[in-house]
Amino acid sequence: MMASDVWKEFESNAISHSVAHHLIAIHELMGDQGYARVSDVARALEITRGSASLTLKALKGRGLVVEDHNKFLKLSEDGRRIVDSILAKRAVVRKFLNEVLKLDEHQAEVDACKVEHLLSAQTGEQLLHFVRFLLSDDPTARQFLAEFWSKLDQDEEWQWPVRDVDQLFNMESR
Amino acid sequence: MMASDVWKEFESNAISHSVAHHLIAIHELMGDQGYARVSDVARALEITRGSASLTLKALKGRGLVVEDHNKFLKLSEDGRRIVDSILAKRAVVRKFLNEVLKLDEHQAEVDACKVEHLLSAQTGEQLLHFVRFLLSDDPTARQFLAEFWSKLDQDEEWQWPVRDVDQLFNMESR
DNA sequence: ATCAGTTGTTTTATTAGCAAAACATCAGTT
DNA sequence: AACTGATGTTTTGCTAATAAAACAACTGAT
Repeated sequence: MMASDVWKEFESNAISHSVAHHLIAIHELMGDQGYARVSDVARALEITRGSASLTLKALKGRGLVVEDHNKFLKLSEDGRRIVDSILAKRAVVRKFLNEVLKLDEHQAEVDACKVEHLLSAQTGEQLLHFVRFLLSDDPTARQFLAEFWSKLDQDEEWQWPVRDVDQLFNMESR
Repeated sequence: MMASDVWKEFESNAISHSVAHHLIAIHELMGDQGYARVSDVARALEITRGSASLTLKALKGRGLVVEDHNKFLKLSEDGRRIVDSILAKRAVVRKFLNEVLKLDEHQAEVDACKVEHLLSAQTGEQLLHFVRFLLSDDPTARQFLAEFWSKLDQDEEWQWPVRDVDQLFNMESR
């Protein structure tokens, strides 16, 4: 339980928040206007062209972005796969936060955005199965959600933030 | 849905991953050995004393860490509150990933560690209510989990990573 | 053809977070 | 007293990600 091993795995994350959004910007620009140049990415992310130019140069070097004969950008296969996996996680997390936990859309969007590129593929996949079943027509799922939501309306107070983590679930001290 | 508004809120995060773990290290060291000095924090995080010294100086400046007359560190009230909220979120997320989604402990620990300091207080609180009810004795919850897990064993394949995000849940294109 | 606007790049600087190395201080041997 | 080791700080340098500003190249209008 000593955190020393775990917490450093954070940096080993190949895809930073910034890189994730550069890639996503290219993807969305391709969908919206059919092409994506450095300036378009910079505008979409609200950063300067210079910054975008440097980051995107690095991404070309990593083989995630490829450049047209006329400076037009495109995602490589690898880049596309990364974007797909990130957007899928974002969609799942957003849906869970908004439609299950009943957080407002903006909060769900913000939290999903912060988290999307950090979740492992396995977590994303399992969460997808879970949310899919939870929001399906299955009567057990429906009943469960109904009971949960009614309980939510009842409680609506209690402890948070929490003082003693180990008592959150009446856990043993392990 | 244009991400421009949302994604920049990331940086507005007062508590970085690094800062979070410096604070948590102090908290755990206090519990484990009764005191926490710069060197103890550095050892716990496996960084140099110099790096820890600089970061902790900044945290003193922000009023999250206070210093003994003999260089002994302690969390301020604010620092303690931050640690409490982060550890609570970590515990909830870890439990959800491990005991509900059935991810192995290490994966659950790593993902929780990456995410703990990024989730809003509301998300943490709602998730706590959800997981608590989900893992309670309530017969509906038990039945729901049983059905979900049996379905998990059945499926165990299907699409991931996903090509078309909008079809993850048969969503409308909105 | 010139002038204005857009585009892409480069250079310089900043910030957060780290390492490495030099340094000073202090405690405990011997 | 001198040596050893642990501690805390400072300085220098590194990388990622940004801004700001200067610059070159192209585009389009008149």
